[in-house]
Amino acid sequence: MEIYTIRDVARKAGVAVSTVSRVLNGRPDVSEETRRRVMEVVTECGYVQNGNARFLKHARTDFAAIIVRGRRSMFLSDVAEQMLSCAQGMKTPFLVKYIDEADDEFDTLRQLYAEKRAGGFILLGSRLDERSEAIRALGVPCVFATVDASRSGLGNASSVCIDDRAATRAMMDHLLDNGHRRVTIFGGNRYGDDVFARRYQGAMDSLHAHGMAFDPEESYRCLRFSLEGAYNEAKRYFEGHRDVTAVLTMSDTMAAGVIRALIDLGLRVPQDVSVTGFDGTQMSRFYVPSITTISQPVEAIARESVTLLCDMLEGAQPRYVTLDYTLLEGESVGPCPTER
Amino acid sequence: MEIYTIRDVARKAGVAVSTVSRVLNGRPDVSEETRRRVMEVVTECGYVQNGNARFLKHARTDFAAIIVRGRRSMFLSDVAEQMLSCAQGMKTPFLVKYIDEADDEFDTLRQLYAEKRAGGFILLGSRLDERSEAIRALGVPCVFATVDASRSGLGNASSVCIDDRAATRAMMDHLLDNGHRRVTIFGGNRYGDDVFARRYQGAMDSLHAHGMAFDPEESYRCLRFSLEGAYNEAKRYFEGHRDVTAVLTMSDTMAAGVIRALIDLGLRVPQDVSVTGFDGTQMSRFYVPSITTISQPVEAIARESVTLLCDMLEGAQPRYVTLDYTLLEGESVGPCPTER
DNA sequence: ATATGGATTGGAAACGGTTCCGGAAAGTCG
DNA sequence: CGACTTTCCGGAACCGTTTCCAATCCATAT
Repeated sequence: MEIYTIRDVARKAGVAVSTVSRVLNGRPDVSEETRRRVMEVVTECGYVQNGNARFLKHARTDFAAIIVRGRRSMFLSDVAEQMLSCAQGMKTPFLVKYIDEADDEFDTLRQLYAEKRAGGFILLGSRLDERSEAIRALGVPCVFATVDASRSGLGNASSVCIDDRAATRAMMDHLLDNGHRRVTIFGGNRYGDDVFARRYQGAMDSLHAHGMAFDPEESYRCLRFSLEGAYNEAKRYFEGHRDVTAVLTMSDTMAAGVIRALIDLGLRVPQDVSVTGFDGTQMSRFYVPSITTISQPVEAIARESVTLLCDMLEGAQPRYVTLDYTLLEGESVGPCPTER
Repeated sequence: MEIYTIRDVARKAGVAVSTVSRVLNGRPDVSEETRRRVMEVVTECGYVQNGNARFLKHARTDFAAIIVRGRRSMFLSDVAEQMLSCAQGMKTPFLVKYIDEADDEFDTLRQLYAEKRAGGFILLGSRLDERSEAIRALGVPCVFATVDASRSGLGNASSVCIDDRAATRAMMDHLLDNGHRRVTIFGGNRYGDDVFARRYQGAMDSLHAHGMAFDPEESYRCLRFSLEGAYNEAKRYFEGHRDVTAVLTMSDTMAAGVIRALIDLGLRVPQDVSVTGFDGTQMSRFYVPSITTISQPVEAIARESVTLLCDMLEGAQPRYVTLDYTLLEGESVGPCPTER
């Protein structure tokens, strides 16, 4: 198959290269007659613009990158996928870059900025700490997804998330309403991870409202948002904490790991121990038992993030969007067992 | 942050642009002295090559795309992720493009070929039918992953896969060895999908070897490799087929859907019905019950695909790699119940 | 000493677009 | 009817690299 250049098209249409370019970019200063003739040739020979050449010219390209921190998170990759879907429709192309939790997302960002001349970024599952100053320095539009950047003070960063604190509070309320009094929290250990911090705060809000104390040192496990991690940690933890009747985790994946560990220890869910998840992934509905969780609006998060970034690429001011969550009841939570 | 060009570097180092380029590309014809001086400036001012300009120059770039057909497949996205990891080390950059099963991967390929000048492709979860002729026409190196292209007759296509037929035969043998005689098969409905065809053949091999007949019209369900799809179909199917004691599915995801459906119907797995998966995803280990499955070597598939493509980009002939699988026993398969 | 040749290096032409600038044609207006 | 706008289009410079070709330098062979 032949690959045509803009010059080929120009020649075939009997016009100048610049005219073809104008037609292709929808500039107004082209006569209808010419536009038609050019488009005819374009479709006829299946001409496609060379992205490299196009973006070479633009100093800062209208091309965006999604950086997903946490390869293994089902929720995050779901969101990333959705973003890609949304991006299909937009005129600015998107690419996704998955990095490990151990990697630095701002180095990645800088790299993509310089090497590919990405003009905007969506940071998915990113932490927000002193290192994020880097994006202020670059001055490139960014959207933090699933993280609240409203108090970051960054002039060029939007964010899209749910109210993690309220959601976790609701979840803890749900457990306490079921009579549970010995609850443990399985969270993440990402330093500076304010998603974790806010969810933790939410749990505390609930406990305090119920007049309960909570010793953080004793009771929340630090581990990654991962399946094996949660499994191993839960197995170890429950060896010595048989009095705990409920586990609040910060992802459905962790919940699944915890449930599997409990079952392997001969405990029943929810008869002996209740477990809650977070995110509302598809798996939470189909797991056995299905997992009580906070459903995050994946599609909305993706859509908002993409449109927000596109708006910013066209000069809009940053905005901070908070979306609604839903507490989705499953089979993994039951009333507190009176005795075991 | 400033962005430097190769000219800036050349000026600072007091050499010509072409010399800097040579250093950057590791050409041999540069004196050690010059190389050192240039590299000094490069690291000092954090220069990064502009990918667009770089690839603009190469008529056919040494840049590759992974096209994943089937957004929702956990297995496929795992493989894609692994490919990306492997690709990190290689000098040719990779990008991933997820498309729907409904979309045409060859249109996507053509698009990437023309617009981004991708010089090679990995097709993941792609079908292999008359449409794949398109890649012969383009003459661009391709690797089919999880599909056997050895009999495709395409001169520029490699493939990496396991022996699906043998694996499925082993799985069916496993069920029959457990005494099951009424088995149904839940497969995909992708027309021209020879992964399905080969697995189906494998199941038939086993049945025939055991002297059993199988009516395809009656007994295999056509549906997508999806969770909800399998769930809905299984629920419908088992309403009227209570005599079936085992289900052989073609993905772990489907197996999970089927199991959940059976439980919702009041049937126990594996006491009443045994279910098998395929792929050996992480979830199959942590599901309750854990799923007996065929473990595909994700990492090896990814690594082989990437290296194969890179080799082909450097002129190597296509190769057809078959990798080993493992039958992973879980809790989802038990002996055939004598009566219900 | 002179031709030969390898090792380095610099200069300049691409690569395929976009965009600025200026000119021609056509329309407007006093 | 001439001056002035407006509309539309062509020419050419430029984006940041790579690469070909030529030039320089110095060592070696003759």
